[in-house]
Amino acid sequence: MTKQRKLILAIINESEGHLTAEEIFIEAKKRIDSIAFATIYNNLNTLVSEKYIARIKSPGNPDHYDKETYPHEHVVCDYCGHIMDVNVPDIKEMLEKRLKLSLTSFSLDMHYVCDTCKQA
Amino acid sequence: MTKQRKLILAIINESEGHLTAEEIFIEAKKRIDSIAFATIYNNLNTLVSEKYIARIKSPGNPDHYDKETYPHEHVVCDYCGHIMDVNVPDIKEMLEKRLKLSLTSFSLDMHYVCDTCKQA
DNA sequence: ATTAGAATTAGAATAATTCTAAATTTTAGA
DNA sequence: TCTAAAATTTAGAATTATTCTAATTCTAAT
Repeated sequence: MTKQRKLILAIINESEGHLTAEEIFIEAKKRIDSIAFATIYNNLNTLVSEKYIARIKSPGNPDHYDKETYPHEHVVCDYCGHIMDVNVPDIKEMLEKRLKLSLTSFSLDMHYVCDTCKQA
Repeated sequence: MTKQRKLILAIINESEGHLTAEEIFIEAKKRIDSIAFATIYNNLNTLVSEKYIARIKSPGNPDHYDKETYPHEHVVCDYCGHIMDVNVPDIKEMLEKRLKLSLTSFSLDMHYVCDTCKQA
């Protein structure tokens, strides 16, 4: 593993939330000033496909990256964009059962209003 | 309603599948040669927000538009991109119940391999 | 017929991501 | 350790779907 890939993985693992490629780039640049944005994307793609991290897609917004690869879902606040982890166990199986077909993949984009934003 | 908007709505309503903005543009241009791509987008946005049609989002692919606005879901073939309508009744309620929170919106992006592509 | 507001047009702008090609680094084997 | 091949990085251009802008044209109501 190159130092760039190690650094990117470390940034994600040390983060609390769910960073975007840009946030990762800004953080990485503090430690390796020469790092290129393409390196961030290359490595995010590699790390996702090797299942070190997971990609969170929400149309209209940039992808976010999650250190947690265990299957779980996310809800996105409509106002502040905050992403909360949630669990919906066996959702894939439930969908397959209802649809009577097998899915190669699925992704769920759920939106809500977080407690903080509810008060404004 | 302008003739452009009428035409765009007619193209979608007369279509079998789930057209993209580009496909609608190509079709519309046959009947109103001067029509601009931005007019397609403007009207698709208006028609979606007025619930004449529905937008189907699948990350990585352009949006598709559906004449059917009654709540239902879609599965996308990984190989040919074909979009099939499916029903998963009460999915929103089920999710809300399991999550113990109320969703402002959700969208499900499901992938499979269609029968035709399974044979190749 | 006049005028205000809405819609259209054309093309530029945007934004996230991918691609390209050259330079550099890493890895594995001798 | 040295070397060749493979992988990665860099920098910047390219891509793609969509939105924005500003000027023009249409529409509908007085």
